[in-house]
Amino acid sequence: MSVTLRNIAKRAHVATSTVSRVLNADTSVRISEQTKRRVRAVAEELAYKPNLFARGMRVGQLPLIAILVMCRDDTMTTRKALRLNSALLSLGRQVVLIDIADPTTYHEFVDTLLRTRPEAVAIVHAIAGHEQTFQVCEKLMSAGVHVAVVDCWPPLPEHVPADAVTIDREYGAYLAATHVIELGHRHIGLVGHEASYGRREGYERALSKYGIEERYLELMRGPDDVEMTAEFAREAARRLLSKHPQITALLCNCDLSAVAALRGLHDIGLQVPCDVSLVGWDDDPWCQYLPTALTTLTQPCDELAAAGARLLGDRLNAAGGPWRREVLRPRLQVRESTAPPRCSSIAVSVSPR
Amino acid sequence: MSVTLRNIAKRAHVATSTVSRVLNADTSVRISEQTKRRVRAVAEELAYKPNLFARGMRVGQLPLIAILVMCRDDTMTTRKALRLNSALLSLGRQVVLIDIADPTTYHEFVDTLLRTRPEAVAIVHAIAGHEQTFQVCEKLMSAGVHVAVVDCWPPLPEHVPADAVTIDREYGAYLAATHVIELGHRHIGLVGHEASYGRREGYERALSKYGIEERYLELMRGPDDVEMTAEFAREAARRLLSKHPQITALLCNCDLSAVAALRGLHDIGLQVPCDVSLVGWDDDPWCQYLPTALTTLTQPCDELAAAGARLLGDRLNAAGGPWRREVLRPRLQVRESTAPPRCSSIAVSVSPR
DNA sequence: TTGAAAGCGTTACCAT
DNA sequence: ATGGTAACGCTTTCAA
Repeated sequence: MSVTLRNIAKRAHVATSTVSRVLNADTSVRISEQTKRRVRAVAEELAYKPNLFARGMRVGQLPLIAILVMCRDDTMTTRKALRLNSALLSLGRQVVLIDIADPTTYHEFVDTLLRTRPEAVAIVHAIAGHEQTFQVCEKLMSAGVHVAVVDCWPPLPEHVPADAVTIDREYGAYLAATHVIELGHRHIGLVGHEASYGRREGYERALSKYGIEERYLELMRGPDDVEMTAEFAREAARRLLSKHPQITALLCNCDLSAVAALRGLHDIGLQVPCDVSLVGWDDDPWCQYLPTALTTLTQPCDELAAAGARLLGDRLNAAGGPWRREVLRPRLQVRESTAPPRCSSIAVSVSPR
Repeated sequence: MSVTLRNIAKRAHVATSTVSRVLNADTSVRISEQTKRRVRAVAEELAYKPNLFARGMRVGQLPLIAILVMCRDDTMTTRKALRLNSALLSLGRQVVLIDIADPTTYHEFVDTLLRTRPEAVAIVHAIAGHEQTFQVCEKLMSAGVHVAVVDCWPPLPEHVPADAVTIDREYGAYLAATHVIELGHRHIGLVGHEASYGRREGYERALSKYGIEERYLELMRGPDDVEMTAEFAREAARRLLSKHPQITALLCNCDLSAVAALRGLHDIGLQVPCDVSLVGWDDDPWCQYLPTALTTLTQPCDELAAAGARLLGDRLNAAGGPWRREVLRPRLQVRESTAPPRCSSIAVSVSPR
């Protein structure tokens, strides 16, 4: 079997308790340098690895950080979770990803997770079902587990017992809208999912600021499924521009929706960006390779992950204080899908078509 | 604290050993129905959940299945892992994903994982560094952990102590090549990564079968990074068609590479599919929305996941026998990016440009 | 500064 | 058919 404390104790001619103290760098007692050295040498020699179960039984937790996430087929959510995974590794615990494959049994996933008593849990993209998110935070906290919510919209309320960092959807939409407004557009559509709340507000804010009255909204109801929203976007673009031919710019909730919208525009004979400018969201690797490279909003995934790791790291180092809230901003990435309205084809010669 | 066996024993007026026997449905001893009922009632009432550490210490394992995967930014690998995750849930264990964020410390990840003594491990996309994969399988097996390798190319050798299911790259490439050959193409290029071995063989097989002698290869060396390969594909397409203008079809190693190649073709004034037909690989959700929807190979991710779960499930049910090997085939998904060579623009009127 | 021993919640063995 | 108890490997209290 594997090496135990007793094995070490025997070979080093000390008691198991001494070995435990040395290897755990117990500061409450002073141990002679000589003993320390001997114990450490033997432990090294035998390649001792503490039995996690035995230790867990005593200490009541595992040196484990779990990332709770509902990936579905959403590549951005998945990417955020994976980046967080990498960032958390620096905290010196085992990191595991738990994908809530079935949202209806969210609580069961949490209960199962809780039985392994992780030190900390990070919840990624807690956007769907807020009430549930709060309950989960409560449950984890009261089980003595540190919790960080990484990306959540609307932002986590102050009273929820968890640290949080999120990306500002409202600002992103404001940025996108401002971009096309400054290009000269006045009739601007918003396509996406109803649950992307902040986007609508950001869009409103920008338009209001420039004294634009017209609003063109196509917001899908129902489950926030990436591929369904994309299909919706295709129809929506078609519908929107058939009904309101004066529209010259479209803001979409994600890049996939944006290409789908572009496809919808092609269906009715409209070109991007000549006839309609298009803005995506996410900066998916695909964007730059599209025949008309997509102007989009880059989500700062790495910074998000770093912030999440920092928040949890601080708690693990026994930092106290009130729950922290951080907000990150998306960045505008201008490419070829946006141009002044009704631009000549010369103006878009950057696009090699 | 939480409910223990002793709590139940006390309330049910039996010994803890009896409770343990009842709750574990121990068949080696007969227990009176009456006692069983009483014990179960109390356990139910107190919402008893076994302490995983205590049980783990005795039994030596956790009711846990781990998925070992190196996601990087590869959406298909990630998708396979996630689908497998869902499929494994039916086995009634906790399922966790472990992302090997740093390949150079692969073995450390495995060692850490091993300390939690999972019942089974599934390794997804074991394509990079075969020697390492074998070692990991060996290590896990000798620790008494069941192993299934889900998607591995070249296929896992017979002697490696693990069950395996994979997707046939050779056949996929054969399928893609045959498709364009039957459309009338005779000068066909292959673009991708050197490590996608089987693709080259499948391409060769199809061309040979039709008596085509010319080979046009652009295979990238170095790390098999999706985004780097895409960048390479753009250059490669440009290079290939500048040097060999007779080429009329290009097979790419993934969809992202295919759009990148398409971009490269546009750069030098070539149209898809009029001038060049293009085939991708993966059937990414993006494909159908591209201005020219991409013909591609669909990877049967769900079947892959189901097979993986079946393989592991059988082992967990103590099935013996030799290591199993299963192979699944990609399916051709024809869209708009392939057409007869040098087709008139009328023939591609399906593409609204 | 170090050692002995109790106890965490289970399971498994030996009694009865 | 059921009960008592040792043992898993560790941490921690108490004693020396």
